[in-house]
Amino acid sequence: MKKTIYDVANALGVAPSTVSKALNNAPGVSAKMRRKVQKYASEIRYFPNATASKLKTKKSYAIGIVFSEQLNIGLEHNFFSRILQAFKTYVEKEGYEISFVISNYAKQDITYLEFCVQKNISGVLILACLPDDPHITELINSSVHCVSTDTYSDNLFTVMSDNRTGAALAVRFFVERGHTRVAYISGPKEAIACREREEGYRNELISQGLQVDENLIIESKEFSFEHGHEAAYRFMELDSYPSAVFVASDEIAMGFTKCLRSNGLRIPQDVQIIGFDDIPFVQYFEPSLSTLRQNTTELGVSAAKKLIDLMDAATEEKTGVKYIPVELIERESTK
Amino acid sequence: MKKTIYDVANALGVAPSTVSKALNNAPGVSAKMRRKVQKYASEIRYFPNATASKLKTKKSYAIGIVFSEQLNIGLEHNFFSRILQAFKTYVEKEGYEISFVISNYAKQDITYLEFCVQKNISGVLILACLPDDPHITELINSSVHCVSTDTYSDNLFTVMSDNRTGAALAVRFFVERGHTRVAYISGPKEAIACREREEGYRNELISQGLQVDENLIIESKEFSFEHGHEAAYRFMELDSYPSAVFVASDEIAMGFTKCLRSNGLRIPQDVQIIGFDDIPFVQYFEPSLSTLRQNTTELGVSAAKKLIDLMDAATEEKTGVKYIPVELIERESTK
DNA sequence: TATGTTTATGAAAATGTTTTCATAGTTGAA
DNA sequence: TTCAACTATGAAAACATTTTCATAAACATA
Repeated sequence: MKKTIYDVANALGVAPSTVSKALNNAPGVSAKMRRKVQKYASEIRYFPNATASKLKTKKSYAIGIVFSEQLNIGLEHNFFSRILQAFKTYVEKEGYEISFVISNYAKQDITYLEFCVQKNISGVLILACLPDDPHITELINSSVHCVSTDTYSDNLFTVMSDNRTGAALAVRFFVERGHTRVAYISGPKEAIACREREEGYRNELISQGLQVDENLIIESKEFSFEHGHEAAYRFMELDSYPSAVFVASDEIAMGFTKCLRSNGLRIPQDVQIIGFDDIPFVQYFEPSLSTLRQNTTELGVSAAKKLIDLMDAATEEKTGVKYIPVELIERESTK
Repeated sequence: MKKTIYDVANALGVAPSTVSKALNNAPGVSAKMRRKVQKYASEIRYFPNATASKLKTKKSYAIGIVFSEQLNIGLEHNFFSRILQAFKTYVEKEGYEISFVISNYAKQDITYLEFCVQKNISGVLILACLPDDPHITELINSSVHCVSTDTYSDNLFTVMSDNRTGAALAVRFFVERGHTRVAYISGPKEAIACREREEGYRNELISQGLQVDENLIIESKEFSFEHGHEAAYRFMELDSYPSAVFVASDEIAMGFTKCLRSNGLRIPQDVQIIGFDDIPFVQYFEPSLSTLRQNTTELGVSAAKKLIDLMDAATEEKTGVKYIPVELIERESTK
């Protein structure tokens, strides 16, 4: 049942060390022997025990995923689960396996870093975290290779949507169609992504020769439908409604839109709206929502590639940012 | 930096075996010594190397997740990712860690079972699989403990929503409000869940003294918005529309509803609709959708509990089914 | 052919635990 | 006090690999 390296060594009349070298493509075995060993091993479907190998080499094909527990954004959040899916698919194809990094192991509290060293995890993806979590900082500054999506930190490579350009795209779209007052509904300003989107919004307004009116910038405290609803009320308190609104997230945008509509405003005739993310549902929303599509596949794959390069020592650049373009998708809310 | 059992043994002037016993609450150490060791170990934050321990004991706190690659339902499917989230949270609290079981490791094709033995994974959750996948069967019949959600198989414990009762709830709701013709839009009939829902639908109609009209059962070939759309066309070809429709999934229901509306039918005035799942978005859909809520938390947690019991040898029952109740949520589509 | 050099192989050590077993120490009964 | 019966401790083996190093074999050079 359970096959060890001895089974193949004995069967072939060679030493286990020879088998090991042959299988790992290590030098020190003749080509003939290597072929012979590999052939036999695959015949009997021998796979080296990963645990033993990990113990000896300290190198593992294990990649960890860390979700900060502070923000309780988990797997059920579509944006992150799509990134994760893309990441997972890519690294698994490359022969890595992934597991979740946790801060409670065998019923003891444990640091992310401690978990990684204990488990011989040599690379992690930091998926949805606040950069100032001290446990994250500890991890980043350790010998464990890290990449992140959607947060910056010194000492860390990040891949992230090009939020500034995306926001600019939305503003330009509106301005070119004659709108002169464009509101921005921000998400929580702690989120870097929201700040970048705001920056892009402001800069593009100026580039287009318009003024930034601070009254037209409304913060929604959370990325949720309900908070979008609430933002809509503040929007409607403005003296006269702007005819165009750029919203920092689709969920907020949907709540915002629904509220406007139930107060008698027509979308897009009275107010045009562009969201951000392109979560699958916005196309079934009424009206279907124009939005800036984040390329979650590319986000996940880029993070995966970078992390593998780092782990393979194929690159020395431990820091930096890769921006992934976003794309404006036009739907009914801006028709 | 890296602390081993020797560090604590030497510091305390005892043998590593003593430390091991003390830390694992194994017999053969005095209470005094146990306290002393535990105190010191936690002071210097020593955590036993999981790899070494796993190698020796063969027992691991590792739980695997298997998604069949055939159905390419992955993490991005909200229903499964919510189950997984609940499962993950529970098992991690119990001190287990999870990783994904894959059929390609270190660039070699490998069976799910081979992966598990190689990695010392002693329990798996089978999340979204066809029961007749031979690799799954091999796994189920091995010594690896398995539980599944949403599929049956001999030799396997399954936790699953009470689809029959759920369907009956929907039918009864309609009949009690005077509807005499209730259509059923099924999902793909390969899915057991759909067949169970159909069964519940048929039985309840009969219990209510109504006839089952085969023309009112329409199959949507996939769990998608688009296929729901398509099912709506077939629905509209019926001589006269039933005034009530039970749909096997929210995604299908939304596609179905949108299509009906764009053909001039009013929901709920002309046709009332109940979906299945209660994915978060249906409340923002227009009209918001009545549906049968699947308790994904309970689904995940029940699977987790059962699996842990199996792994701890706390139970011998390897097979069986646990049904989780579903709940009818009324919204605008049936008002 | 003799000598030096490279190459292939295997024996043994090492990885960090847990477990078994022998031994020393302690306790309790006679 | 003596002997039996536990109990606490530690030494060593075991888990399945990889790696180092010594040695034997093959090869090349003079």
